Amino acid sequence: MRQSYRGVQMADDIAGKLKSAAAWLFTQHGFTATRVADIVANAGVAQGTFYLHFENKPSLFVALIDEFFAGLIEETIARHPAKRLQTGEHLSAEVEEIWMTIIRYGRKHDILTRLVLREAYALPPEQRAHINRHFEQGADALARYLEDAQQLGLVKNLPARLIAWLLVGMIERAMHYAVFVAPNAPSVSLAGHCTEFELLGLLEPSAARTGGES
Amino acid sequence: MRQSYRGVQMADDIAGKLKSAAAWLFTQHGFTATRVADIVANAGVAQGTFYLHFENKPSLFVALIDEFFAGLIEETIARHPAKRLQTGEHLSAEVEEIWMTIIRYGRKHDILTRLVLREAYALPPEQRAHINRHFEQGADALARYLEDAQQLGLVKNLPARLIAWLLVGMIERAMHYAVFVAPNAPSVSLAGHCTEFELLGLLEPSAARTGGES
Amino acid sequence: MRQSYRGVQMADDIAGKLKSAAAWLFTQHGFTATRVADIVANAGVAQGTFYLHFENKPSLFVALIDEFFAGLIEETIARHPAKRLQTGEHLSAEVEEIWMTIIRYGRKHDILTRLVLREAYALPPEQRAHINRHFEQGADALARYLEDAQQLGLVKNLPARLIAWLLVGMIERAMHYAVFVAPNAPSVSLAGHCTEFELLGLLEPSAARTGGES
Amino acid sequence: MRQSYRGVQMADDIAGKLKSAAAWLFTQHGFTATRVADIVANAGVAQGTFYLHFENKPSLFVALIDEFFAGLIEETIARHPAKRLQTGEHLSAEVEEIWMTIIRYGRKHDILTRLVLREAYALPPEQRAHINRHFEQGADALARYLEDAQQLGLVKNLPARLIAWLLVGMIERAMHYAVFVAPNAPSVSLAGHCTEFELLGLLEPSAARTGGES
DNA sequence: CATGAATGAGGATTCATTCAT
DNA sequence: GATGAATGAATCCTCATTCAT
Repeated sequence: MRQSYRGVQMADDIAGKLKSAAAWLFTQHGFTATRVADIVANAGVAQGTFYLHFENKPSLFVALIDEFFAGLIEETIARHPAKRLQTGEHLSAEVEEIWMTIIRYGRKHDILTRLVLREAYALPPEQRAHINRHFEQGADALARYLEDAQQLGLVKNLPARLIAWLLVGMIERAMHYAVFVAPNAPSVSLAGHCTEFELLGLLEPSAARTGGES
Repeated sequence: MRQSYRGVQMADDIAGKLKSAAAWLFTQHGFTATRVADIVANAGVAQGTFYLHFENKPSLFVALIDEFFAGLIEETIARHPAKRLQTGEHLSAEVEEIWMTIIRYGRKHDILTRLVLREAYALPPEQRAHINRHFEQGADALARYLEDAQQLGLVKNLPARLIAWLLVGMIERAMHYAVFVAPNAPSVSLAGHCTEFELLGLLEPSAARTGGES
Repeated sequence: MRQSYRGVQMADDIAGKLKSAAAWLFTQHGFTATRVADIVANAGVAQGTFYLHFENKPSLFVALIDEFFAGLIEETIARHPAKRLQTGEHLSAEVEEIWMTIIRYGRKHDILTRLVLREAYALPPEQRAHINRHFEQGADALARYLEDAQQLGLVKNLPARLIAWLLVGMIERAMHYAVFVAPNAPSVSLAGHCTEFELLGLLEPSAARTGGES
Repeated sequence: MRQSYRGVQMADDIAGKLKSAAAWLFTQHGFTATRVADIVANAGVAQGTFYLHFENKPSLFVALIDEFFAGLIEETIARHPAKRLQTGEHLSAEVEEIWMTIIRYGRKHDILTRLVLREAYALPPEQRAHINRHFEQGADALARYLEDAQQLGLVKNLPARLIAWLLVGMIERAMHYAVFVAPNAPSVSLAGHCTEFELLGLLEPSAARTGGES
């Protein structure tokens, strides 16, 4: 059944209702404890209807995660291609912008963020592997970005894949922090601190002078 | 039947056999897909025996995780108390030693590492919360360490709790990298790179000169 | 849309398409495993259309079976009424003709034969009873035929209903044999053997001489 | 839990209780309509207990059928091996004894008989094939028996496999008749009539004289 | 302490059928 | 008549846990 609104087709969007309901319930009770019966009840449709829109429960979860990653990638890496960074200033500005986007994205999609960070490993192996692939692709993209910047002489010659994974961990926990630990901390300040840590590290320059070179 | 060895009670150690079997099966098939029946079969005891040693399946998992964290904390933070660091060199050396310990610990206990990193969120909410507390305590300890170092003027005045969480993420993914992605990379080199990244960041000093100050 | 052909209404014959599709699917996968969705997909119509032509899934099956029996009765018993058989020769010829017809009918309608012989008991009780009535009516007709022949002194005075049921069994398995076991055996020879067995039994006349009289 | 009775181990025989309950329910309501919940309720055990004794519902059915055929084979063909029949009299006597056994067996195990004759095709394909194999083996055994008797010159040279299948059909319907149609008819008379029909056929000898030779 | 047969609650999924368009 | 999206009842099987021996 479809409804019209100003000439725009406003489908009932049952799939959308199911996804919203499921996202909420998954974050509240976990993937395993959330029954399909709960999801359809929250979405206001019948049990069978679920299976017209999703193959099964894990599929719905995967659909949610895929959307999350697609959006995140699009708003960060995809929007900041390995473009010609000229100076460290450029890099700094860009990195900070990316951090800002990440933090805002996590806060905007806090429910999905929670799912990605905390529920993904409750999935059956097959879907779990699918999710892992997102992380691996993220790490790959970061590694390529680093390598480009290294060629430009902007960042140090640390092993790109290792650093990429460390950055993945930082991003995960930065989102975690921004969403759960300090949901009221200003995004701009979080982004600034993440950027400073990422680019300059922890060591106090004065201390570094005496102890920094390995 | 009990066996003695140098005065130490070497029980048949059914609990130990159960834990080994469970750890292995959990990493192979996941927490959910591993049945108690599988665990006892692998341990060579009867179903009922399981419940003489563990309250239930999640409890066994939690016991494994607790051991992992206890060992990790003991070998890292506990062994490097907020002692009087005098110089940046001291700090660098200590940080690198800690990274080294972490990487070696993960590789030594690769099965448990896998469990902590990949299975913990398959637990029911109650046990999940227990696991989360380990991470929070880890973040707390790191934050205290940072604050101490900040007071000594050795590290920058970034917000300690945020940075602590970023470090947690880095540690998680560094272990992930050391165990799964590059299991053959020398620990010493991994630790060195992690240290350099943590303390000095990514920015090439020459580039930093022009663009580093935020 | 209807098409005409020589004054005969050639409807799109959706019912026919549904029956063909169903017969095929039932023989391939069994009654239970065949879903209405499969039938309509094969027939190229929508789900709902099914219920404009048949009350439900079992009804369609029953319709197929009814056609099978109607045709079989018409071509055998109905065409060979309890007519005045005069001699054993007449009887023999008629019996052989009936066997021939049965075998050819089974082979011509092999799919339906398969259904009747192998799927009928997968139906719900109500429709099952309906099918059983066909067998009972067949046995009744055979019994009447035998009684007529007995009155004419052409066949032995064995209890007609018992023999009728034995003949039903023979017919079922003769069709089974002709369709599944030896689909290439010439019908005429099968019919001849069935006739000889039915009328004269297995015993070798020479052996019968010594052992035949009960 | 086991109980002792005069030194004999009287197991609770849960499998036996389940089989009895299931056989009864299958004949009453059909295989499909009988739920595992009904079976265990009738057997007085818990749902899960069912699966300690049978892999699933079809398996239980197959176990019942297998027992039926094992018993029937043992009491008929197996007990009357292709022994050296010397005369038609011997053959007649043996055939009659076998018919008697069959009829009594069907009546003794009337519930199982009903299952074999009427429910077997409600099974899923895999188990159905298993049941079919019993019939094929029965036909094979009959064919071998016939061939032996043919070599001894006791029975006519009709194609053994065809006749074997006709006999299978007769046996099925004879049991059907003896159990459902005329449960009170004396076994001995039924067996006599079946024997006479099988060995000598229907044709009245006087009529046969004029019309019997094909 | 150890056993392992018995328990029974729990839930995902299927599919015949309906009905608004 | 035809459509096909929506319905929701129906049920098998799993597996963590118990407890009599």
